Amino acid sequence: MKVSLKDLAQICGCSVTSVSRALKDSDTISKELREKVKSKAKELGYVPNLLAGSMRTGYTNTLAVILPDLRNPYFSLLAKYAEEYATSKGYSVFFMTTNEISEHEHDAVMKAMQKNVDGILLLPNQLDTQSIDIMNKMNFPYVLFGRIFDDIKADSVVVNDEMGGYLATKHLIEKGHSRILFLNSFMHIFSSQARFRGYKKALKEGGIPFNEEDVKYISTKIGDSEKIVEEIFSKENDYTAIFCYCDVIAFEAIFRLNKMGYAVPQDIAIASTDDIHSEIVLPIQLTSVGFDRAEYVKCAIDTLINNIKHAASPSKKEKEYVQKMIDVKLTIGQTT
Amino acid sequence: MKVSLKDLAQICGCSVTSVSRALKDSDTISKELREKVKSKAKELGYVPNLLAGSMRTGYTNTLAVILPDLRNPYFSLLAKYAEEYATSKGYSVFFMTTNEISEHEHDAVMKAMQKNVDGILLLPNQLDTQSIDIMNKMNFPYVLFGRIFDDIKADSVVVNDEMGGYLATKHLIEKGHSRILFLNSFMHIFSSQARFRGYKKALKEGGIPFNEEDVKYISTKIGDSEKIVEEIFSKENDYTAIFCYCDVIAFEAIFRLNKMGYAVPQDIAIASTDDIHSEIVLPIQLTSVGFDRAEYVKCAIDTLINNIKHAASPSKKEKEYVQKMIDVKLTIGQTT
DNA sequence: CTGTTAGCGCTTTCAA
DNA sequence: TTGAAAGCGCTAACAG
Repeated sequence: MKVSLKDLAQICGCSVTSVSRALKDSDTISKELREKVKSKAKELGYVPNLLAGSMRTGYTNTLAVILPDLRNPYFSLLAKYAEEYATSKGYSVFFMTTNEISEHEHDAVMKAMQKNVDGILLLPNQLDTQSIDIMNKMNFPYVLFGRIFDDIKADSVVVNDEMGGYLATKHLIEKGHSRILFLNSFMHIFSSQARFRGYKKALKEGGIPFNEEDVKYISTKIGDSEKIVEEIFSKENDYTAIFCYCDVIAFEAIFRLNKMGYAVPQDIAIASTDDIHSEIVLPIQLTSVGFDRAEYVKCAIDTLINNIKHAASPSKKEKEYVQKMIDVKLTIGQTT
Repeated sequence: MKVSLKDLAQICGCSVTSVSRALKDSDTISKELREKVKSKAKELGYVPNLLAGSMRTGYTNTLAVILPDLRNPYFSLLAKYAEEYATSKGYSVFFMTTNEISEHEHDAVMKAMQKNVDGILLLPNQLDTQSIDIMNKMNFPYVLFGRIFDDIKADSVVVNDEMGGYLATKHLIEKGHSRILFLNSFMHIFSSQARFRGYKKALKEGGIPFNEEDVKYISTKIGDSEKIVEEIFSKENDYTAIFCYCDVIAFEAIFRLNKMGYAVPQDIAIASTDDIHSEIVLPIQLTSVGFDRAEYVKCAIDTLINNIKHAASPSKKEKEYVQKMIDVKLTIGQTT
């Protein structure tokens, strides 16, 4: 049932090499042989074994994209663009998820390397640098995206999260809010730190004092946002606005606030980050900071592909690290 | 930099075979050698080349999951569960998307086969059966999920979409609606046909006459739902409810209706299918028909894995086709 | 224009 | 308990 080059060679009465070349339309093979081989190949349903080829060439034309999860539309949209762009560049992609668990990240990186992917696009947990250390030690092509470390030099593509935090908070302040709750994510994550800086900067510019108690650190897992909103707003408080780390946190916050009898934005205004609505129209459009996701992913993958090519090249002694940051922009929706 | 079994053999002063066996903890290798090999492997950062192994064994422990797209949360949630369950079963997964384009589906299937995946989980476009014909011809292990054909025998796992259409429509009728617009997807798709049947059945039971003009056929691409809602509700009409093919269509419908000044559910009630809210809490909870997604995907992958195992086994002459259907249940939200 | 040879890194007989 | 040899399917280097 399975046809190999060898079979074709036998049938066409030529060598395996000639068959290989004929199928690649090499000029060094006569038109006739080329036609004959190709027609036989089609007739017999020949399916090239790309893995066998990659054993020789050293390239699998496969990438691994490692993300926290595929539940959050923010990440699945990244996955969408990664799949589409990588495919257009001739790569297949393994998606692997970490659920923000160190061990999973490590396993994913190892598995990717064991399966000989040409490169890894990693959105790291930032709980440790174990998996990154491994890739460095192995001199394995990779690009960090979305999150970077202060003390690790690597090719990276991130979003201007500080600007995001700043723009969202500033917008709330301009709308007249001075008591702004910040539902942030955990501070070991790059984006949380950056948005935190942006939030503080906007407060400062607006002449609003910063209170550590106005910032809460929660996960983006289902239910966490609802829970903290329930907790805070069932007690006495004077918040009139919330800046949410990301849309899924904002979604839950709004859902819970509504359930509790608060109107958004009349009672509580909400601004956040991700602008998922620009790609998945939802019943309510959030005021949210977005960016060009297609461009972001394209940039990351281009960097990775470059990296893969350069890994083979000679002059990789003193490499210059690529460190890109994507611009953001605020879209005003119905929640402020 | 890269360490192979050969390198380890040289270092440990034994054969490649012994190294291979030692790393697999084979009983046929002395405890000492095993320990020595394993410690050297760790020390030198040995990364097994799984592809090389699979050339011999014939198995890559890799699956391909082919979906329409990763934008629609419905599909990305399937991707999430597929990735998680496949990983737990020791498989890596290639995700490929078709955007409901025949050629893309064909390319995806071919690429998957060329990369020697052990099996393919396919959510087919249903525009043609080209890619399925190829897999059949090649006797390649696959499972159809989400959508099946009347005239094609294959292992499959689908959702009880007819029941979904029935439950949603029936609920609207029980809420007192008799003029129900149905924003369906295209009728070449299994789910559209099935939900259509369910819709009609519920109407009939409710003693409501069926009008062909009450059913619109649209894509789930961004903007299509908004457009048709705009068209219909800017003209004279007597609809008091909409049954949407899926949540993303419903989301857009609600967004557009609100923009046009209609209140949901006061002016127009909305019911749909997918129940995305059960996994991604959104600002508004739709009345929607859902099902156990984790179980659904698990079932599909288990069937596929079984298929892979049986493809190798002898008695595959007269195979019984596995055809499963997952139960659905209506969740009442805030839109009816 | 075509073929021979070698080998990618592993596993799997078969032998010792 | 260990090893030698063969080979998975392909491509690349070299030869003619």
